[in-house]
Amino acid sequence: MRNAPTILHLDMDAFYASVEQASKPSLRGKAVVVGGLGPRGVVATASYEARVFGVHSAMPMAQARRLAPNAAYLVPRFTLYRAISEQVMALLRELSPLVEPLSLDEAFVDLEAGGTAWDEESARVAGITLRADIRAVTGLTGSVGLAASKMLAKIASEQAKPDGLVLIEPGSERALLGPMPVRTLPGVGPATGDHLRRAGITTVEELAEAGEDELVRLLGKAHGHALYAMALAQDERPVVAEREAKSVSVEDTYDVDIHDRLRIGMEVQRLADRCVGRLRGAGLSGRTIVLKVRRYDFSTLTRSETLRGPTDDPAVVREAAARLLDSVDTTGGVRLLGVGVSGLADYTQEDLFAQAVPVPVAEEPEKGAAEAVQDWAEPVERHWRAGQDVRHAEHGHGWVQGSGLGRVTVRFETPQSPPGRVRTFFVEDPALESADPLPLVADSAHLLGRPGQSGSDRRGAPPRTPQEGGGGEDREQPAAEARASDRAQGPVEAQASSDPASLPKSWSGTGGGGATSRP
DNA sequence: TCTGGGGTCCTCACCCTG
DNA sequence: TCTGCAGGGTGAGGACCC
Repeated sequence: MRNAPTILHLDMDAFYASVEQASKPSLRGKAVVVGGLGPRGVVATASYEARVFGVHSAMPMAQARRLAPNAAYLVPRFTLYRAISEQVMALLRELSPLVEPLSLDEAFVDLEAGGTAWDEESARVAGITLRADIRAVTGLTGSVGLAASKMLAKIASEQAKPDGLVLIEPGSERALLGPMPVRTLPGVGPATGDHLRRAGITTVEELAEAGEDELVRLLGKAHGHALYAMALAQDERPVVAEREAKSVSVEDTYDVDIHDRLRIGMEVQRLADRCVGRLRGAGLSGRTIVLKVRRYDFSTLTRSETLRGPTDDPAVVREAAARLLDSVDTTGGVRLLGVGVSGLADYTQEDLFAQAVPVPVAEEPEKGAAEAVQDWAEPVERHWRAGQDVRHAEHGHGWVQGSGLGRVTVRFETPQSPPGRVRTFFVEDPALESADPLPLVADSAHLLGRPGQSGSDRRGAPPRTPQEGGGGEDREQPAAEARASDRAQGPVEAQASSDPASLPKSWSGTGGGGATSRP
């Protein structure tokens, strides 16, 4: 492990929900839940206001609705999140060429490799500047962890949440980790945590005391060795900028279990096509075809078949998937089907599959089909989704609060406007059309792509105190405070003033009073 | 009205081959 | 020809992550 805390981990705060709050002024300071809105949806992200009610990621949406009935429930808009993520990643790449994105809202940066930081002080300055830049460019907040290894930097950013910075000083690692629960360590999930608890190990210190041999006995070779090293705060994993995909897969969970074998077969063919579309989109082929079936009782089966050579031929993948399906008992119904391809290569062996009947594959859209359905592309049947951006010929830009019973309710506001008014239209209203999302920060584009000039420098904003993070007292709240008076004209009143009978059935709204979404 | 989607990595069992 | 063994490939499932 290096001596200086020059590994930076950035974690954007409640990313999807924060983006929605930034683009919809009436949702700021309110409970916002982003995720699948179907009967089997789960929470992708909950705003901090929603977390107060116990709502968290991966929770079934139905449970979230019980806990926070007055929160705003929105479908994810991945294209927008990706665009904002790109802005953030561009800022990270100004710090170092070694940036390892973990997801849209998380990344490691090796500051030393970029020459940005070489000791504790320079690392802290880089972290503070980065947070200011992110706020200037995106209007969002991110938490930064700085440490001498990836594991510790990630733990630090977790401690810094929300909207803070924590630096773990070299030499203090073991004392800091010791009392923490084993679940703090990456790779220790519910099952391993339970396993260790039954063995009387609940803290990192106890993990280290147990010894390497005991951990290998309990958890197996790879996991045991890795966990023991982490318990000693040893983590030599480098920041890796480029990672090659190992597999490509698509899967769908159905609102209602499918029983009809014919329909199941057709769905598998459809998924195979989508998977091949993704594969081809990435310029890849693969050798192993995997079928995934989750049955009515949530038991999950996988069946796989390895071909003689890699393929991106839809007919070959379809046929393999169909063969695999033949070996699965679907009695009782299935709730999820998936098709994947692994053993990836960037070439094919066409001649090996000459036996397959050529079948045209539908060109895969730029994004996944499920995503496309959820995103803001022009609806085919004037179907308006909660959260979708729209434009009205007379009232301008707004977003869909909900729709149903032939009506759609729209709130007219923009990221830079005060909370707007709500109006209800017929879904077929020709004056209403879908729209692209607006930038969260006016003129943010010009702030990007100017290496050597940080956002805070440009704005002359004072760097934040090096002690930020953990305390919370220096967290910036002025925007929220300034908006307190706005809430009086927010969705609560707007909705209350509407005719309740005309409100769409599906809109759960942000109503119920500010107190319900902000304790 | 329980439990998404897209991944990675690991372990174990089994079979085949030398 | 038979047996035992090691190692690689394959298939299935579990755990974990965001």
